[in-house]
Amino acid sequence: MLNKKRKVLIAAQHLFIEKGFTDTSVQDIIDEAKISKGTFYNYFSSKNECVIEILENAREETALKRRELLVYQDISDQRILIEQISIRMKIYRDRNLMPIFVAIFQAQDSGLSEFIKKNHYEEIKWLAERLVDVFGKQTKKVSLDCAVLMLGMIQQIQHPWTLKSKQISMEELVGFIMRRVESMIDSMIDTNDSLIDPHRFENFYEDVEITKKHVLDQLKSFKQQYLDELKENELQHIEFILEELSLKKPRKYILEAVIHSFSDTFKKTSYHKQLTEVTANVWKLIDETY
Amino acid sequence: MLNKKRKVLIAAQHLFIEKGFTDTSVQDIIDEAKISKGTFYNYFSSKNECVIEILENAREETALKRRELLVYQDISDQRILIEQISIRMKIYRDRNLMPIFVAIFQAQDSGLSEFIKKNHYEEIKWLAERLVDVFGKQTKKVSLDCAVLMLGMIQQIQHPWTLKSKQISMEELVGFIMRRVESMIDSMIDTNDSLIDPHRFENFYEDVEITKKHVLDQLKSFKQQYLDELKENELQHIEFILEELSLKKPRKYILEAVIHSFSDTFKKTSYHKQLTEVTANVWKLIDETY
DNA sequence: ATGAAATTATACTAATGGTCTAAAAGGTGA
DNA sequence: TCACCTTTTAGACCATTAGTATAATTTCAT
Repeated sequence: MLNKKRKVLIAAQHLFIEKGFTDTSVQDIIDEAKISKGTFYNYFSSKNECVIEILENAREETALKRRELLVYQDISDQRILIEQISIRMKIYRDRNLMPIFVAIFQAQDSGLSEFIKKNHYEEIKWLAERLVDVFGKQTKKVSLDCAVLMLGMIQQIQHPWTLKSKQISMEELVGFIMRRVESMIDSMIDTNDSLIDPHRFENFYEDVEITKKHVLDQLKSFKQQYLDELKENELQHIEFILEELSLKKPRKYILEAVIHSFSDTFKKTSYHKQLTEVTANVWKLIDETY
Repeated sequence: MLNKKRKVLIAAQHLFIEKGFTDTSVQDIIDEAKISKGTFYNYFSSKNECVIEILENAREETALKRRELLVYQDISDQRILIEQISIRMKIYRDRNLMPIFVAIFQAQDSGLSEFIKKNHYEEIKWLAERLVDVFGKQTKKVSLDCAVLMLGMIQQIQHPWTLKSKQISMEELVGFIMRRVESMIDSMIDTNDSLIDPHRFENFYEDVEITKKHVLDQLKSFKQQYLDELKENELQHIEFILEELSLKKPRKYILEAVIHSFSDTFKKTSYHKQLTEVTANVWKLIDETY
């Protein structure tokens, strides 16, 4: 019943809007959706998983609307960019998602913070590209800086206490910031005054630090999730990797060998996709650390 | 033993730096400081109170160093402003306080969020004034906007994922932002393009919304704190106000009458100062809501 | 109708922030 | 030294929370 899952998501969304993420307990969601705890944890492995889906919905909706806005339009039209930016701000504002976004910067929950980092990174890249669309190719070498600064300004000036009084539309607000960007963009290009190295940024997401704890957690939860379906030898593989990784100095080459055969073993299973993600991270961890 | 309190604060600070605020439990602090739970709650009425003191220390230290930097110096020297701004960023970075600051924007804990809002507000006001020092009087009408935007840019560009690679000093970073502000300030003045109404902002802090819950908490904790010293009739006053406020529709005029006599009663007590704060808030709440 | 999957109710665990208490330790003035 | 007062301690205790576990029941496709 995807219906039921939707029901849960709607209930959760509703509560998050009303009381905020941290002040909404799983129990609250369960009560609101009139389902049982078991059902909730059948759909989501944690409260964070649940909020991730809500964030993901918001992201998709934003992307869709943004795309629609550009159909048959001039990509260099500044007003459209302003609208595109505003859309995201409005969606996040209306759904009370900002606090989650901000608050999680610090949280070290692997899944959620990973998701949010990626999201933010994509937003910066998107905005940088659009700025080039609007302000011309010569903008390229400073577009990432501008994107980052712009998002910072928007976020800050949106705080209720700075505005509060004036009733001002999101478009006006973004427009205001856009004029600021416009007036600083030339001097940046002229003086070649840029902080962010585009090349470095390009590969940024791949370079997110992968911690041992993160990988261990991922692997453990994978094991947990498919405990029943796993065959004996597959389980042994996982167990071994867990043990070896937990050592102070995992033996790199042994690990590599085991993971190699391990990945092969799973090629045709239903959980193959999820597994490749995990193993990819194990690989990266090994490469980076040892 | 103020010594012991210091010990606790140092332990807490240490743990916050290492694991962050949310991931440090009161128990952790207690263990680290080698004191008992009772002692901790003797000094701080809550975990938040504890972190507030740490934040306050950081604030004071920042203010002090900033003042020192300006002694016998030209207030219009841009480099000094850059250093002054950097000081705060460095202190907050080193003590891992940023996450607290950011995360609490959403928290509705009265004390902590109140403190942080006030702090942030003071920072904006300070920076706006200093920008006028540096860029001249004609900057005044856009200085608040610039201050807000500047803080937003700094905060955003500090994120580890945007920089990460380059080793860059805080001063360079702030200098970079300062050049951006410099290049947008003129057009703002010329076009009179400003969002923040200075007058409104001036009174901002007084206008922070006062919730019923907040006032109730404040009153309860006051009662708790002075339970032994309070006389019977004083206690009755407090009890009554608590009860009445808890009703769906408190009777405004009765409350006013009681609070009036209540305030008089305490005129000469040792806790008079704290009480006036509480009653002032009760007044405001009544005025605003009923 | 049957058997598998989804769902329920509910009990449970572990961690957390915070309260409370009775006893011990420490310091101070007489 | 004694009496008295404050601080400190250890630990029991409470409520809330995320998340697990399980046995019973409902749903639903074949």
